[in-house]
Amino acid sequence: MAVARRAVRDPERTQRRILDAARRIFATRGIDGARVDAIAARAGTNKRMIYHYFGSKDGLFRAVLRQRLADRTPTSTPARVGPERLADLQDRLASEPDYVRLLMWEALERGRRRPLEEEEARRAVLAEWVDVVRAAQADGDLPADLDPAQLVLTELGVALVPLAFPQLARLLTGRVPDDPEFLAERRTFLLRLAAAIDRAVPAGGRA
Amino acid sequence: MAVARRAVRDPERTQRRILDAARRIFATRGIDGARVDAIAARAGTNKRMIYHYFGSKDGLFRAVLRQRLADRTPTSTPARVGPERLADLQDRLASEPDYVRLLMWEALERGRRRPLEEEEARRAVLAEWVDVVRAAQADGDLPADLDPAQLVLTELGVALVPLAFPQLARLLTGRVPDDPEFLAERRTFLLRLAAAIDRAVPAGGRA
DNA sequence: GCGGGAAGTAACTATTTGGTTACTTTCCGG
DNA sequence: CCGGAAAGTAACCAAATAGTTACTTCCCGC
Repeated sequence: MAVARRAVRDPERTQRRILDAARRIFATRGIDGARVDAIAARAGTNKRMIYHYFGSKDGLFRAVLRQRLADRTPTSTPARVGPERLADLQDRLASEPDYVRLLMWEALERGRRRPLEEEEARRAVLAEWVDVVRAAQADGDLPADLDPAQLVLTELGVALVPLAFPQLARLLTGRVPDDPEFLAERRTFLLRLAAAIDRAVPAGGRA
Repeated sequence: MAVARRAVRDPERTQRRILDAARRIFATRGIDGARVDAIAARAGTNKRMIYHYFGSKDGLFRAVLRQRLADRTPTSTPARVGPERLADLQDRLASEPDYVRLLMWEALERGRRRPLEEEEARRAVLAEWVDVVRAAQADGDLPADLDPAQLVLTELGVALVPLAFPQLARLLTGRVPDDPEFLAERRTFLLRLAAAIDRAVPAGGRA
């Protein structure tokens, strides 16, 4: 009986539920398409609480971006090199569909808005990734004539395209990126592509 | 004096102006963010005319997609192979910023909507591109172990990323893709990347 | 055990916004 | 040259929606 009847008056839980609901709805509908009432309903709370905790629809959107794009994002453990790096990156991205869509909404709806949410933290994560690539180039595991930052951007793009542009994936392959078979096929492709890039290292690699 | 006072009552011009205004506004704001009145104002006409010619906001959006994504798109003359193909594709995409954004809005706002606007025409364009790649593979100009459709999707993605995700480009390189210097730098990178991929062809090429 | 503030609710509003109605003006084929 | 249809306009409307006001309920430090 003393099992702490966790129900009424739990501000943290309420905030969490609002953020979860907002993430899903913003990811599917975007900031303009999302309805504050719908978010409140999905969170099982009242619209007023959203304004209580986040001030405005935009404030809520920023909070979602902060929570989703900064911490524990698919790109926050990217420090991978080796032939499976592209395939693994795709799988990580595919496992968090909200992430890609939020990234797109951020690009479209807050385009020139500067600074970004959690700009410094995100920059740091990417910079670390660039460092790993640079080190791999020094070791002869990646072509050294390719600018490392551009290479990171490119490999992100390679893993991202089908998820960001499912129409194109479907027009080209007849399958949609949700389809496990699509992902499996592309995984094979990405393994070979990574191998091809690595193979392009001019001189002999390490040892 | 007989120079045909082209002003009042010119339905074609009106439709064209509406479409132009709509393309720009939809590209920047998306379907939910766009205001029908704003489009009418920018077109120098009345909101009623939009409904007269296009039936609804959604109908107008579809018309824009049809006009923009089907004909004379940057991807409609892609049948290029060779070391400059990636750099040229990027330049073509960069010269039509509306195109990339409309592609993103299409992905986000009409996601599972099937069929796409002008689906068959677009599929045909891409299929032709895939054929060109397949032929290049047969000639030994491109690695033959890479699925051609996946390769086309990938190269599109490579050229698209910085334009679609300018935040990431900025976080990684400190520059924004509008910046001519960014494009120049990435052009160099893309030339080398294409060369690296080509170089990965296992056996000796043609001749 | 009480009082003040935070958590929560519900009903309201001011505005915005797709979409329409009702009307006038121009064009052009017969 | 005229009559009907298309082009164009302006004022209007109902629904939706972000944000508030005004209120009640609960928690917890003192």
